[in-house]
Amino acid sequence: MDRPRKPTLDTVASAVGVSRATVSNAYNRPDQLSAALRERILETAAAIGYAGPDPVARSLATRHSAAVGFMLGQGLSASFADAALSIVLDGLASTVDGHDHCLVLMPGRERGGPRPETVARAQADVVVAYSLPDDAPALAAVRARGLPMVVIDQPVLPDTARVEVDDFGGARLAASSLWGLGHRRFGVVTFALHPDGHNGPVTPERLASTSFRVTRDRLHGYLDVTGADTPVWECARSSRELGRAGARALLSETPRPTALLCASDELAFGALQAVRDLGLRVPADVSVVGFDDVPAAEHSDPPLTTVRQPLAEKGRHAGELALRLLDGGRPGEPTRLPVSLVSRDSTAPQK
Amino acid sequence: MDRPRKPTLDTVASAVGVSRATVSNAYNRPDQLSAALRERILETAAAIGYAGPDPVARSLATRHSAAVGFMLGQGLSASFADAALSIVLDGLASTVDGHDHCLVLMPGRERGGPRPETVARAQADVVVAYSLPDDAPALAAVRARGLPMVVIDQPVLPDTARVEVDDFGGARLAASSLWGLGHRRFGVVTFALHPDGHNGPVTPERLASTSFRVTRDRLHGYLDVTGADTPVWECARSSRELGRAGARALLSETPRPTALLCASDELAFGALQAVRDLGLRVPADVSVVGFDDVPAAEHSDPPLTTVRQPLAEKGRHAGELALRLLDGGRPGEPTRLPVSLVSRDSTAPQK
DNA sequence: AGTGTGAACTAGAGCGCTTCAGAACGTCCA
DNA sequence: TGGACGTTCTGAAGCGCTCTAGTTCACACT
Repeated sequence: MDRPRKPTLDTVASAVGVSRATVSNAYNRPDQLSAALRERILETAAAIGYAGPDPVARSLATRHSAAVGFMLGQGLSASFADAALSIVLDGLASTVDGHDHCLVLMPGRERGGPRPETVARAQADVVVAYSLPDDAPALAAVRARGLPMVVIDQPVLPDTARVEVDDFGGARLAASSLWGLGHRRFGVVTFALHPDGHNGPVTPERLASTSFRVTRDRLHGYLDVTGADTPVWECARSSRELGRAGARALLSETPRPTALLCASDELAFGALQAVRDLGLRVPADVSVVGFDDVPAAEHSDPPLTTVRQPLAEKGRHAGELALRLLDGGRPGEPTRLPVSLVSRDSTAPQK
Repeated sequence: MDRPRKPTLDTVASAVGVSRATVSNAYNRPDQLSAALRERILETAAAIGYAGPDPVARSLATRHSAAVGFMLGQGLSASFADAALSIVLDGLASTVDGHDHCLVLMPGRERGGPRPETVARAQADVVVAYSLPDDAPALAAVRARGLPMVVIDQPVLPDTARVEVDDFGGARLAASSLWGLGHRRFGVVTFALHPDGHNGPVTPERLASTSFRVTRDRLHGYLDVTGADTPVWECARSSRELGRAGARALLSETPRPTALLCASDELAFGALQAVRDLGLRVPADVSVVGFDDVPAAEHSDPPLTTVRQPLAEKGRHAGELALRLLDGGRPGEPTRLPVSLVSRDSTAPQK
């Protein structure tokens, strides 16, 4: 039951016969004491089972917690299913982890982002937000706490670092290429415009009030080329299954689109499947383009034409920004990473 | 530059003209003060920009941090690429988050688990370990800190809660079924036996010293039925690509195996591809079985026969265990979740 | 002998919060 | 009228650590 209380710095200090400060130095500033004493302290600590300074107490004293928070738009499994997110997160983790920082994940609630309470309790001294709705309460919660923040794919907030990608331009690029190939009848498969789980055709009103910046930009990029009356199908999540269903719906319209523009590769993979489902062929009968260029895009059947954005780079950069903010750096200008069109075999001229 | 210091409990207390304790109560024990006063406190707090008690200070005072740590065997992107892990993690997150706890991720270093320093600094009051090498230093680091721990798919450690699955039995189940279908020539594709990045055939010595419990059990389950001389190919990670390469290698041997036993679905998907690569058909020429039953198994081509383990359940249960340990509960007996064979179309009788 | 110097170590004041044992003040009932 | 009780609020002792501004001391230099 009442086993011996956990040892603290004091325990060690008095065991060795030195002051608490010295023990602290043994861990944090080896140059402040003689090597011999340090050795003795560490040994004694090990002997009495002291595992080093308590991280919480240390954080309180130093006023930072060596952790960066990451706010997700959706729940964890949904997030992990998203290859693009995983790559971004990994890029972020690699920079952050190299600096001995932990990653505190704040999973979102049905696409709306984390609950404000979650944010309020999270121990992190900088947080990065990824593709939340523009009006997510979590965003306000972070600001209320006065934590520095870096947003990825999000509208600018005052005093916030930001990394972004030219989603609009990328989408235009893809659509223009198709247009150049002679396509005139398009269909667009997009992921969520609102965090309400809607699946189905998109009305103009819904389009006008889109709460995800990324969705909005990609969509507008496509429609800018194809025309505002292009049919758009919304999927609640960026999943292959939903993309398949959406594409199937679009392809059943008359006249049938000759090209499908998808807001993500994942949706595009579903579209590929849908085309096959209907006994048609890609790209002979229908061209399909994706967005992101996840690794699988290269290996799909057929390999996917898609808009490449530097995902890992995005994460890494966000990590660096976060680290810089931690050092008291200023947010600075938003970084805009380049996009490019990767032409593979899922697109062909429309005869 | 020197903007006003961040407000604290005291700031609010003196602004309202009450004691600090009362303000604290306003946040943590509404029943301890009159509704009117509480209202006034909260209003004032909002007015001066106080976002609620500092989580770190609160943690120090209460001696718990409302976070559960999660130790990964590998880096984040590798982890996220693993569908099974994602599901487990999501199950865990859902129970944990429901109780207002955060998830602190500790990414591993090349399959060996997180660095001990990472563990030492992580602010969590219980940690769950997932499929680390049996001798991971991170495990020792957790014990050194005296943190309660729940391990998933890991050998028992004293004083540790545990959830596991009958990997050996499950593997036997799959192998026996194939045996029953008349197969006599097998090949096994497995993921890492050691955290050293090895890809290639497995020697008996290597097999004998396997440092991942899961790998060991599944392998032994297969070999128990097929015989110890069955060729085994090891992949450094559980990826489709590596599985494909491994399967291709096994299928090039003479006599060619008629059935491929894979340690994971991901590897099995690669094997499916490999069979096609060689111009053979599944299951007519070669039967393939996986392990895990991730959602994609149902939709592969052909749908995969695999050993089903309740992944989400595993995560949820681990979360509950973690929460219970937090409440001072005892670890209790390891929970063993059931496995079953899901027969789909990737297996057929050997004529 | 006197002084300057640097290395080695320490005292003590926080960091921002929780919590427990009261104090103060009604209220209610016998 | 008085005491028993409840409610509402306060004082102060921590939680375990870091860090600044020292103090001590040995040694070298003049």
